[in-house]
Amino acid sequence: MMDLYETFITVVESSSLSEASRKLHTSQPNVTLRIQKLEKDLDIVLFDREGKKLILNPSGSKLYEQAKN
Amino acid sequence: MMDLYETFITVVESSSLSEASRKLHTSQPNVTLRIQKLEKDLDIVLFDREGKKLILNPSGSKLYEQAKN
DNA sequence: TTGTTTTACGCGGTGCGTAATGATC
DNA sequence: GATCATTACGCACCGCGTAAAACAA
Repeated sequence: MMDLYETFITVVESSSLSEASRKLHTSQPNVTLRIQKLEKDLDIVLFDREGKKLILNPSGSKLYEQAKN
Repeated sequence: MMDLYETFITVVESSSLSEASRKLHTSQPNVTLRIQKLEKDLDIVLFDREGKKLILNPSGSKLYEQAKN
């Protein structure tokens, strides 16, 4: 499968899932599913959903610091 | 998928696919399929089939030397 | 209405076990 | 016949894309 961490990093560094999906050359739904899968695999919520915005929460921020290296 | 190299090493170190399948806690057909897949992935024949015996050939031997570490 | 995220659905690929077949002893 | 390897078959799982739905601006 496509690497979930790469997807996560790309999402964090994008302004939307749409933009991330373009960078990752995949569909928007897939990005949603990958993030959901990552959260489920780790059993950690990484983003808070506020409206249509995904806001990285402290857990997500911590993971991002680790994952980007 | 189960690691193909682990399967390969186990087969090499066993006297038969049956024995290997027992060590690997899987079925005989699966071991056959994994070896076939490894050979196909690498595009290298690893064993010569003589009767019901699988005999490691030079290519297989070389791979085994690399893989066992 | 437009742009976004999410869910629903179906498809193709993959690895598995069981069963059947083939082949050797 | 017994024992082994291989092939056939069906099943479950997974990741995908498209389509539909849900939701916010």
